[in-house]
Amino acid sequence: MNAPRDERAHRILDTAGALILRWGYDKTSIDDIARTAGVAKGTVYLHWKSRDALFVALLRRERVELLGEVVEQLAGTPSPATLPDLLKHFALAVLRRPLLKAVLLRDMSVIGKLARRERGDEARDRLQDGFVRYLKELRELGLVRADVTMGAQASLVASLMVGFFVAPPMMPKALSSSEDELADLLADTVRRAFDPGKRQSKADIEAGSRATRRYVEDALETAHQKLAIALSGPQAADEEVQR
Amino acid sequence: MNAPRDERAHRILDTAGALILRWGYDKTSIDDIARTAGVAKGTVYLHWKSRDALFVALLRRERVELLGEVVEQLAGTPSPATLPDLLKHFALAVLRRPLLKAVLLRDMSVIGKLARRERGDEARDRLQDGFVRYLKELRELGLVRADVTMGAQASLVASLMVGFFVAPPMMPKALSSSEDELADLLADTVRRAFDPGKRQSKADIEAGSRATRRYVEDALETAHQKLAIALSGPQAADEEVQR
DNA sequence: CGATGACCGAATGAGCTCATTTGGTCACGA
DNA sequence: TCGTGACCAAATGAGCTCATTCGGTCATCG
Repeated sequence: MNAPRDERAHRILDTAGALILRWGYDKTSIDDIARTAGVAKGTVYLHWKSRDALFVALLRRERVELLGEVVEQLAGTPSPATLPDLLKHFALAVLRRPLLKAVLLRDMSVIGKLARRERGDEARDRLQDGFVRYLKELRELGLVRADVTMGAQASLVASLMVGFFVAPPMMPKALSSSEDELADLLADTVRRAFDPGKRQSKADIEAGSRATRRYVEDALETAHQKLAIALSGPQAADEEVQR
Repeated sequence: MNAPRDERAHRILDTAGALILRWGYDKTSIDDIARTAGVAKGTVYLHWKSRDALFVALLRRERVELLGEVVEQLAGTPSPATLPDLLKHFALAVLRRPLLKAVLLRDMSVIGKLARRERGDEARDRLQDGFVRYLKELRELGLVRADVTMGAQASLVASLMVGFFVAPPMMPKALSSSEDELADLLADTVRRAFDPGKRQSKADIEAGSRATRRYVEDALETAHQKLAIALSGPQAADEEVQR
């Protein structure tokens, strides 16, 4: 809508992200953010009705960027998009976004007391719901083995993703490997773990590729809408009802 | 050596484990433990020279029990022992030992301030060293693919194990699957991820089985020695030097 | 001589004070 | 009309007190 206003909103989010990463959420005050962004404190409240709302907007923007990057990576290659590709690019994209990573891992030193809020990440729930639907499609297409329950498969994927972020810092230096190599191995592992054993038709592979892209693009679309609401002004919560 | 003395030591460790699990390490005093175990506080100091030493002994006992269980499981079947079998039984065994699990996951609500001690788990380092040697054997036997670096493979295993414990509590209830099913899938995943592609001779498989058993048995043996030291009396630290 | 519990200094933590900071508002001015 | 920063009530946290609890010791007892 309003270009300079949006530019300002993003500038505020930029500095908020930088400050929170450096000092942690608890130690970053609205005034710090406002002054560093070159605006007065009151101005921040022309965009968001509370500190938490600002943080929500910041996370939503990161999510849009993350999903956008994944969509881009999946589109960048002519070969069909697969689940392992998706997970690999997702993992690497998260790694490049420390704030999202901190939220994902509930890193108290960054997100402070927000780490233990009862109400878990609503966005993650949506992503997980979509993933289960997507996984179902792949199973029905014969691209993923169906002789294991979906719950176990979803848990396995979650384990691998969580482990991917948690385990490396715990490894001795002599054993640490590059992120890219580990991401490739992660993808290969999922490919093998979910391999149905049967041959797959080109048509089914293409359908799977479309499902993969649709899953991420839908998630991106939702993330976009959520972000737009969070950037629409201090009354954002009102629009939130219609989802 | 001394039967009634050892029996008492174990009784003290039993109650210590129960109390720490219920109230957390920080809130469990030596006096609590002593009274609940039916001895006087001074008696505890006839066994260990400090509170921490008692805790170390407790953990070492748990480790012996854990490894013993894994050895037993691997011995219980006539088929050759494989890496996936090992990981599966290890994972399930840890799950059955809340204290070890809490240490592994650095659960502050259980192990309290010990969670952030700089000096990481010495036992885990030993286990990891042994694992790398074991993994090397498997690769040389052609039982595990060698077209990926060992570091990446070790990280993958670590990721899977960590994820196995961390991820399930984060899953929505509708998706949660049984521990056994997930452990089986974990084992199958590692089997596929490490499959070298080439046929393996019966002799090599047998050699791998021996390597698997030897790895766990060696770890158990070391754990036993460490436990014996921790149970030998308040001067335990002196004997610790020779390692 | 092994076991005890009274005893000690140190650590803990609950409760309080009070100056500072913070989230959020709003009258004012550009 | 939009942006500002002075302003306010509430929250925070540093500093302190002080009773309690704790880890660890040791003279004493059975």
